[in-house]
Amino acid sequence: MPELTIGHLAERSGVATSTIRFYESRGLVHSRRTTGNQRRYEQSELRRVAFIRAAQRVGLTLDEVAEALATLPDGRTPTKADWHRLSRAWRPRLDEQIRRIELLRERLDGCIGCGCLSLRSCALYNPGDEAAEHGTGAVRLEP
Amino acid sequence: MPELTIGHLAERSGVATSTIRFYESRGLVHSRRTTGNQRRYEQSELRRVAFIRAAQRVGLTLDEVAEALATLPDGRTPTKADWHRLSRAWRPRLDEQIRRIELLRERLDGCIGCGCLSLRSCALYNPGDEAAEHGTGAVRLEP
DNA sequence: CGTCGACTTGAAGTCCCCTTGAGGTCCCGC
DNA sequence: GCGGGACCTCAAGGGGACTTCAAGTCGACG
Repeated sequence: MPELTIGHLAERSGVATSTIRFYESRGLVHSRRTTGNQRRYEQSELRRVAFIRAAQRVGLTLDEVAEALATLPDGRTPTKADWHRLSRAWRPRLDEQIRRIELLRERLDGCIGCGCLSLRSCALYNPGDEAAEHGTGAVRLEP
Repeated sequence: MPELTIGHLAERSGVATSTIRFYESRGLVHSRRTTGNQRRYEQSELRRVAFIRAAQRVGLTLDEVAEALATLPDGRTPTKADWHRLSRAWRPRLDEQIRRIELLRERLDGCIGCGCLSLRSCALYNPGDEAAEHGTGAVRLEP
């Protein structure tokens, strides 16, 4: 079974057919057409869809995904080395995401201790709201 | 300095004034009006804004935030215990988020090893695309 | 008292990512 | 050959979270 209908691609990639058409309209996946004008997908498109969804979870927009996919060779099916190259770049992003959430969690823990959310300018430690004086984003969660 | 203008609230919370008006239109923050119809915010609104931003980072929608804020007592300024109660619930969500990203990272590592993104049904381990047979979301990143 | 930046409103616009609907065609099993 | 489910296109809708705009008004400082 060398080719997939849009329904099969949808089912096996876990995204809606409407989404696949949408992706295709944005050039993120490709298909050939049957004589009856129906889409047929190569197996390798499955990987593109998987890549797109994974990339979104890493925080890329579809434009960024398109940019990344544009660096794939055209004319041949991407090899594992190709996919490897693309997804390797995500590692630091994921690390960073985890770091940020952990930081938030930590701060939350610290702040739960005092019961407030004002962090740097916590009212318990900073009753006069001193941070206001030096105008630096007193309450901001991210510096 | 008991009250803040929208500009000050914006500056100190790190969000745009337009955002604050938007939040207010959704009932997420409150203000009184001067005789000249300008908004004036109590200091405690700063915490509400901080809460909103933090909640968003935890993955809540504004509707969920509103729901959470609705459980605050009306008639009095929320105490630390009130904020504590609200934000305590985030801890597991954050843990879960971290877990999910770590899982993605792991899978990515594993998959980088083989150069593909098809995970459970990686073509190298599953050349006949066996997963297709038992129709369970062969390529899905999240089961 | 004047100036000028900060403030007001409501509607509309934007960005991202899709989903839905209408109206029609294809194709596969019976 | 036919019925019905899967497919087609294109336009519009939706939701979440804001931002921008126009046409003013307010208010603190000099």
